[in-house]
Amino acid sequence: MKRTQKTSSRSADDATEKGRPQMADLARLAGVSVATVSRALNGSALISKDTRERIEELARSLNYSINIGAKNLRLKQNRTIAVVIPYDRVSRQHISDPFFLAMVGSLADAITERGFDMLLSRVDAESLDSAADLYNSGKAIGIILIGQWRHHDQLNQMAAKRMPIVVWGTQIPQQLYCTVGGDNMAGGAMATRHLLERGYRRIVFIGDPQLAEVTYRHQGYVEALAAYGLQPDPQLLVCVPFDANEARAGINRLCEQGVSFDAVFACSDVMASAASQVLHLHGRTVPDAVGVVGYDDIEWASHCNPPLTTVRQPIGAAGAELVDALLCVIDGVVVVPRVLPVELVVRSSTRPDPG
Amino acid sequence: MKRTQKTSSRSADDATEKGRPQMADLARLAGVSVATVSRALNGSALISKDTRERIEELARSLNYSINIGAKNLRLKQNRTIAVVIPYDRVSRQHISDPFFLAMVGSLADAITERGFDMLLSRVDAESLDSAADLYNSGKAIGIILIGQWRHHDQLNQMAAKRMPIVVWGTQIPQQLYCTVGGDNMAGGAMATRHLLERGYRRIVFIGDPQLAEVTYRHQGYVEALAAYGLQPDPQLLVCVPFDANEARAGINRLCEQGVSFDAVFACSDVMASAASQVLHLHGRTVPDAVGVVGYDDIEWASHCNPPLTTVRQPIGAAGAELVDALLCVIDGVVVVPRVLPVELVVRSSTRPDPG
DNA sequence: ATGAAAGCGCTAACAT
DNA sequence: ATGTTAGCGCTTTCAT
Repeated sequence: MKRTQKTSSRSADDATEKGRPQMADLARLAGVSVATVSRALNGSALISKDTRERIEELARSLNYSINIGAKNLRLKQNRTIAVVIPYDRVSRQHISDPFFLAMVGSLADAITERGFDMLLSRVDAESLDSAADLYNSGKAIGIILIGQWRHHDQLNQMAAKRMPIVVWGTQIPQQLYCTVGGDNMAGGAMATRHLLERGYRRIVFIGDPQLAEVTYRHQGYVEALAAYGLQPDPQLLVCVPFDANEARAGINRLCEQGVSFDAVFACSDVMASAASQVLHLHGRTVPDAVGVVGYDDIEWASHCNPPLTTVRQPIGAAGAELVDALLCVIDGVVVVPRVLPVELVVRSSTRPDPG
Repeated sequence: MKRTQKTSSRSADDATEKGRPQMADLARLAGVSVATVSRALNGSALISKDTRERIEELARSLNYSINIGAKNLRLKQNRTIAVVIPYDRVSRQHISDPFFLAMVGSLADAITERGFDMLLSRVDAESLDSAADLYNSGKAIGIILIGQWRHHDQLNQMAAKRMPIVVWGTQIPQQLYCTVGGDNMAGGAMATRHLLERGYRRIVFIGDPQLAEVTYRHQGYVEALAAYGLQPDPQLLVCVPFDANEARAGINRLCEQGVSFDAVFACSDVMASAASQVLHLHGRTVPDAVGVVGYDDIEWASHCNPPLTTVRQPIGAAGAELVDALLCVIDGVVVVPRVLPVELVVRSSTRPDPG
């Protein structure tokens, strides 16, 4: 059967032809077998130094690089990690939030550093199965999912099918998958406590407590208030997804309704910054009339005007942690969810310590 | 030779075992040959509707998904596009600039939309060959490079080797590779003209004209000045790479040296925002004392305080254009460099029209 | 309409 | 130290 005309017609000078050279070419040119070439290129001890060097030299001169696909197939291995960013149709959360983008950057670094390739894909969160496909089809050996949103159950199902998956998010009781995330409760508490310490009392909370991570931030908020003998006022809850416009609208509504407040704690810097802007338009100065605290500490938080007091999430470390966790999961090691420390960064969107 | 114990031991209920099912499993379970399964799953007209449906059903119930690697090897095809972000050791430009990150997001969308996978990697710009490897090893069918930096020659060499590559950047005489980029000359000119129209006269330029894109923006700047009968003052050139801190330091120096200026045109919003901040510290108000114009129109430009007047680059469209261009190059179609229109977005960092 | 068998580019067990 | 050969999971020609 000679369907393989192309191959069978490969002549001696073939390597210089259009197609990239392959082992067979090197073998022919070096006058050895393909096996020898394979071994030489893989640094097998079986090959004489002489032969190896000759082959290596040849490979270099032909600009040969091994066909990873074939190698992977043969070895049933794979060095690709899929990073998935679900976008939520409902909340219309898009990939554009700088926090997520920064996370992608951090992951790119961490994955590259460990000698893996990173496959980035966006998937409709309503059909996370298509993320599963990345694994099932052998495109990747594991999946890192950024944000757990409302998809706890789907994630549990995937994990139940022994899919190697790690999620940036928060630990939820009875979860089967591994999460890595910031300490949301502590973050919510330290932001709120800071505002209280600076003399603010009526603190607006911006965020959707239905989202797992926000749940805990809100809990921290409530606890910090309680420590000051305060009750959370439902009027002060602006329940919106991570979105600048929604946050803007929310604060705007509050102002127009004449709800009294003297501080804002937003669950992302993007929303905090948006809030800050709206307040400005209403003639309420930050930090004097209203104190503002954000979340994430994305780069621009320090470039804002005024620079944002915020809860820093360790984005740089997060990438590394996620990848390490995933590699453990792949190795079958049980990994307990990891909670990364967060840190309050005090800038100028809250007024100086009165004490 | 029974090295393949695992395989040969695959029993009838094998598909439920740990390993993911493959065509052989479906074939056995359906009582047909692998060839039939393959054809059925690929919708071949040769297969009777009956058989096809039976096999499709089986595949679904077993949660089968085809091994892409094997398919690609056999078909010598591939649906992966590599996106490369070089980082420049010299300028220390990192992946963190929101503009690049936004571009990654845009590319992810465009690539996904066309049914391809996106491989994201960071490479040391000094050794762009490692980017070439992505293609040579068959990991990807083509490369999209974000930013041409100082690597014109290397890129030309890669293109000369018939590597499918498209670069986000600017057209340079005698380039062998295809570029897609904003209209930098027009952008530089419209930013400068705007400042002049608003009554500013001594305009600082922040950016490194050695970088191809900046070269043209600076040229536009010079031309716009000339149209007003002005000469560019070398004192007003802050020659720094795309970096907030460098920009900050640059403006700071100018202030301390007492160089007189009443406006700033920065080659990125990040730098513009940084400049704005430093000016604030020096007690110079934006836009009254100093007008500021940025570049890119990243999301936060509108959330800044004051919101930034800037030159919008069509980030959303850019992703699609880059991918389309690459697919053309891959098809062997000659693609002329594409220049995307840019647009001035007037906000509050420049004072109102006096006219 | 279906099956047998070859082969995509590579590795490794088994020769020698 | 090197060659021979089978096979990774799939598609397709050729035969039936």
